[in-house]
Amino acid sequence: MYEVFQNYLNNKISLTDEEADLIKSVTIIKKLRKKQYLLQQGDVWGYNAFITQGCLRTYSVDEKGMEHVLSFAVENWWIGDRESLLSGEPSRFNIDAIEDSEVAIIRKVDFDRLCREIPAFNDMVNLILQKSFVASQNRIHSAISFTAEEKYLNFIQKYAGFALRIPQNMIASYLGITPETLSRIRNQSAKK
Amino acid sequence: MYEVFQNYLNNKISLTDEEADLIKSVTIIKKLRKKQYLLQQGDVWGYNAFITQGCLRTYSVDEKGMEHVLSFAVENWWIGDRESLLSGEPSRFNIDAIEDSEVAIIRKVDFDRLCREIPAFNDMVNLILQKSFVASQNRIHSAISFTAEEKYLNFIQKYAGFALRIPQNMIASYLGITPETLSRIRNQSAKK
DNA sequence: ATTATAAATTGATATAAATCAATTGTTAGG
DNA sequence: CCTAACAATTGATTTATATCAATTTATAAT
Repeated sequence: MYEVFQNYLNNKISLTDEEADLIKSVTIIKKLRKKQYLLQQGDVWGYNAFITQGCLRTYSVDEKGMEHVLSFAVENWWIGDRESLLSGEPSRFNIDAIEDSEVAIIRKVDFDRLCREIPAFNDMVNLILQKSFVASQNRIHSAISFTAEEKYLNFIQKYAGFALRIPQNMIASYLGITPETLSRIRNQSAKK
Repeated sequence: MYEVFQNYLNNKISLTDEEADLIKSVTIIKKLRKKQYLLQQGDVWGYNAFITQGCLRTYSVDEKGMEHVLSFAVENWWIGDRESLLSGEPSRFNIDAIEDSEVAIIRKVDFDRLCREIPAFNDMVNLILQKSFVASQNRIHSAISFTAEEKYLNFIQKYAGFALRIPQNMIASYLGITPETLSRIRNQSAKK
């Protein structure tokens, strides 16, 4: 499924054949079965990963064993732990597959090289980072401003494309509410 | 107070005299009195702003007139609305001064030029963006995982350097709790 | 200094959401 | 296909936090 990544790149930027080849040469395709880890708490994350198929989540597990979902990502999204990537420290997060999935991963050194040698690639990456930042600002805004119901409706609207692929308990965790509360909200909202 | 910005730059990167001059030539120093807006909801944000002195906040105002604080920033921090900057759309946020302050602002076109012409500057900006993203991820984690008290303690610890400069009602807003709740938490915590 | 204005505190009460517990529904593996 | 494990629902209850209201304290303006 490298084509998915290729299409994504072609859509965003124009590359010479050599550049496209260079990217391909450092990209590793990895299949993940449902529930399989891409990253485990305590390991260092040294890649950039692009999802070519499936659906993944990033989450932490606290002392009480509770999971807190930080993000979901599907085909054509990037995923990883930027904190660990940046610091070289062990990650506080887990990333695993919600469905059977496939990712295109690029090692940090290779990725840095791509950024250095292919200006358009660098620009693309930078733009993604900026958009990610904006998205996380919006998520913070939702978390501090909205009621549970508003958070849910906001989520459904924003992730309309794949909200149905995600189990409710994970959505609840993402929103910072309990599965029971989410279930009740869904019932109520349906009645309106 | 351009020196504050200059020192910051010298600390982060090394610049030739020409580069330093170029940066200085496009930097506009602006003083802000307490409560003065740097950006108002509905206006387009077209700058990058570095704080040389004082303390500012970014916040939204909802239909009910409630304020929701998205971020605080003090000397040696950057501030702005990246969403508006990126999209060119009117901002949903306000930025104003919590204290009499001073900012060094650079217009978008000039800033882009600095990034293009001074590689070290570009790298620095990129690193800041990455760290900002990591910080916002951590904030999300706190918002969805912690109780009101934990959020507050976490805030105090993270912003130890300037937490005392910020009025409590704004801290409460930042944490997504009411000022009354924050006041009670502080009383209780103090007793322990 | 003195007043006006806003911020913080405190108490009483209401409410949203969490927790606990039981039941039903769904999915995946043998 | 059948059962085990898990996910979602529903109800009863508790708890954390919000809301409303009054008072005290702090800050700013004249």
